[in-house]
Amino acid sequence: MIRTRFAPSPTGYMHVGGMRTALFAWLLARQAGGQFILRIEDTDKAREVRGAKEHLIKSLKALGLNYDEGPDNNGPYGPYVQSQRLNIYKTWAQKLIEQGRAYADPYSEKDVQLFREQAKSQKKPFLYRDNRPAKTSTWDGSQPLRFKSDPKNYNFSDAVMGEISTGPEVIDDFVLIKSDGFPTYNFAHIIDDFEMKITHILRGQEFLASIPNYLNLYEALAINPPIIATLPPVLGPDGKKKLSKRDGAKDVLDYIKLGYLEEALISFMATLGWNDGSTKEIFSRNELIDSFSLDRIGRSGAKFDDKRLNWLNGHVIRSMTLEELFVKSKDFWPEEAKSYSPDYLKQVLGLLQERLKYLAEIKNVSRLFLVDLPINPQLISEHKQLSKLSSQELIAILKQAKQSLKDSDFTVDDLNNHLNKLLDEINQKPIILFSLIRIATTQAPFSPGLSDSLSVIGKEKSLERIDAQINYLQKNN
RNA sequence: GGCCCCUUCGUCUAGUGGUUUAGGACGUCAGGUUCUCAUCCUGAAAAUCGCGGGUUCGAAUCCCGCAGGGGUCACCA
Repeated sequence: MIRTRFAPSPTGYMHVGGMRTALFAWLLARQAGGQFILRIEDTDKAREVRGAKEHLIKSLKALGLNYDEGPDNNGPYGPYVQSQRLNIYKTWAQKLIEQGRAYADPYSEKDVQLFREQAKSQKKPFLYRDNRPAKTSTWDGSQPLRFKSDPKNYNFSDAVMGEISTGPEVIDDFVLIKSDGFPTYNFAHIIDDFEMKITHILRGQEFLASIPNYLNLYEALAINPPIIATLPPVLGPDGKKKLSKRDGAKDVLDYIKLGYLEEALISFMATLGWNDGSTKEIFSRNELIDSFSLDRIGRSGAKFDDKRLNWLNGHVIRSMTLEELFVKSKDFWPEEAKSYSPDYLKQVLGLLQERLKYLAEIKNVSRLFLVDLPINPQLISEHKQLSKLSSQELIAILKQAKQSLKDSDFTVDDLNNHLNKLLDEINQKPIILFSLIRIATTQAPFSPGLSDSLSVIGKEKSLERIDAQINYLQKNN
């Protein structure tokens, strides 16, 4: 039975890098019919951010990464919040103390800082155990409790990174329990993963260097380590640095708010470091569950490319039925949409569908169908063909157009017929006629195709707008 | 600085000794689709596979060295 977990600390929002870790863990569990667990690692009270836990949960849910056990979904191995498990860590710590594998750290933070500076000035890596006290008093909980390590070589296998060998120089006496009574990540996650029967740990590469230390602790605890998979970093779009909140990595919920769809987001994140070996570019949730595997995750970092995300999202938008898209678009319409029927909005959406990158664009591009935009003279004055014509000529064309359109029933086919006939009659290039009508009826620099737009705008409104343009041209002649 | 990891078109990547004149996708550019924007279609440019040695009949693929990048060396995770 496979059990994976996502174990964030509630110190902020969740960006694409963290979400990808969660996604991979979720996929691994789902494809095996196992369980996916959410555990909140809130052992650093100073860095904890209020509301972050709820935000994390919301983000997970927004992408459909449902968990079988978690803080708000208790299971057999709870609680799933580390600050509620302090007694569990104390019990395990006690075992280590009794075995002589943990001891009270007699030094102050200042002392340790001094050791660290000493090591630095000698250009040596800092190793606490170089200063390990000869004898220590019993741990009363007011001092940090340190692990008494047993430095040695390790050859271990990481499910993604492969075989890794390290020497004893990376093993140290790290802190198990801080002087505030909370365990460190290094200790707590090992206990929790064991107690919660986690089979696979997926996490970022910032922990790779610590694995030998964990192995050392697993041995002292007589715990069989789970399978460990270290994921390559997701890099920021510009630099070579890891994607981080500091460098403006976006909150995953921001993408949701902009109308990026969960399928696009998931497909995008999954292919940041993973692929199935084929030329397939877009994966549905179920396809991912079927084809995901740890051994096809790459080892090198992947840069975050929002161009690709935009393309993917547009692709997903276009592949939906109008009905599906309409449901998803619900929260993205401008205020003015309220006075229109769902049927009308659907017609508009049908025209927008093929040009949306994300749903938040609906707000602006739908306006010409919902309100009469003010006349924008620049649309004509800056038009390379129309700017050559006099106002009289423009007015003449518009009047003829109006005359012709009066007889149309405003279905797309009939509009096309009338427009073509008109083109023959007035002896103008298509670009002149069509551009002029399009500008008069939309007042927008760009819009969906002319007949399509006219058909949706409707006969009455279209003729009104043409009149308005004529009036404007006459007045400002 | 020590240790560990990484290195194929601008980007995401395929590739596990010969089917590779290194394939796909995003992006870019050009053309087509009676009007704009987009979609869609067609096409193009784009990686001497980080560099240098080896092994081999043959290497992006194996070995060694080097360089560059990243991570780590917290009473943070």
